[in-house]
Amino acid sequence: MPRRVDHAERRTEIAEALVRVAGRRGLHAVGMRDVAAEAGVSLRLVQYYFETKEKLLLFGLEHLTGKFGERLSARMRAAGDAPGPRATVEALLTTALPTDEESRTFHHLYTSYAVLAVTDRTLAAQPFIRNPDAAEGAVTDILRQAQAAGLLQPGVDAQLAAAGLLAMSAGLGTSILVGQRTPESAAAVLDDHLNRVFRTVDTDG
Amino acid sequence: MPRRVDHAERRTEIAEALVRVAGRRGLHAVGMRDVAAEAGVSLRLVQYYFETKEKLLLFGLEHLTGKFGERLSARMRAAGDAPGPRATVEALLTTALPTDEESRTFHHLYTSYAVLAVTDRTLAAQPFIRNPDAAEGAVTDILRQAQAAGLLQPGVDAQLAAAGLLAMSAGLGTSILVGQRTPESAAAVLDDHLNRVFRTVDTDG
DNA sequence: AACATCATGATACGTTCGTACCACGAAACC
DNA sequence: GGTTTCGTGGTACGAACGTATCATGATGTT
Repeated sequence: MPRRVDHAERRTEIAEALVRVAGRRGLHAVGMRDVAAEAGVSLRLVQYYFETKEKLLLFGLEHLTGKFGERLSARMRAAGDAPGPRATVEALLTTALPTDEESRTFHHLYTSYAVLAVTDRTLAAQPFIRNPDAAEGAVTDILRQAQAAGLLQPGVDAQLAAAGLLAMSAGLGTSILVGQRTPESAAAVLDDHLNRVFRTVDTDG
Repeated sequence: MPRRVDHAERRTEIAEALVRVAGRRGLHAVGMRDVAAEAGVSLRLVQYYFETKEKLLLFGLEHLTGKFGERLSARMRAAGDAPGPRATVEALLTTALPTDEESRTFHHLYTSYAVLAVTDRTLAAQPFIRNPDAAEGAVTDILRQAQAAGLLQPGVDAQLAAAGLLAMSAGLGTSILVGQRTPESAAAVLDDHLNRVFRTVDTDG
């Protein structure tokens, strides 16, 4: 045989090529040949590592969400040192906004997959549809802890507030994506809303 | 010639067929032949009334947003009789949620078009991308009036609050669409948020 | 050294899609 | 009443796409 090649690594490379080209031209416009060209391999190789296009797309989605999850937890870790729960939540939510090219691509493709999931039961069964629930649980926990520490405005329901925050963040992300809104104004909207959930910090002591 | 036929009406019929079939199978999966079959006409006719597929899609988008705008203003008018600004805003936002089949289709296709608009400059230039700004202006106005009447919580910025409300509503809509959330829980989240914007009505006097 | 197997290339096949072409009947207009 | 124009049908064409097939070199294994 030829030198044994790392299949997992190769599949990752191809999946990243898929994400790149789909980010540029749209998921609907990407074919096997485009992915092959972007990855610098032959069409046959894409077929070899992913037998069918559906499997390629599925793996591409896994890769996309995996990469984004890493990015998100990295930012959370970085922001989780000093500051309070508000900074943590804010870091989480602004990371989810399409500010740079990477997060733009993520939002774009994630939304594309979501749309496909409406009519494709295989995609609908994919965990990426369940993952936001995990994020919602995480935010709810943070809010609950903050509430126990007396950091929230009175009368806030942690779970409802968490769901609202994530939904707003997602909606703002789409607005940015289609050019309706700048990342700065979206951040301002988010910040304003956080002021209505968190007790305003008195910086003057 | 044969009997002169109402072009506008015919185009509307075909556009509605497009919306129906795209709502069922997804916008990405719909072809000219599918639209023709759904409308009960020949492929040639679809070509005749819309020379190209792009024009058909564009007109379909116009029709979609037009119909939804009518539905929305109808609900606003119905809800605009007795109650205060909160009821008006709530009616506007819950109308935007994909609760019944019609609004589900609207959300589904609207999001599909939005995704396409990311990579298609013709679609990106379409007014449907600007319309939300109009909605935002309307909500902002209502909130400003409510604020002048002392109906809002203190410290609320009308414009930021309006943007946040619409973004949240859109995000919740997507959640419902992909089955992450029930319409009821989405409405609860929205209601909770409105309680943080509007002064709570004292029903007991 | 022989052989089985893995990795890769080139290319062909069948389908589908958007569009174009050709044809023809029917009504409006001069 | 002839002719032009509108509406409609059928069908063909070229491209692209996903997939399958055939071929072959390289490398482990025995």
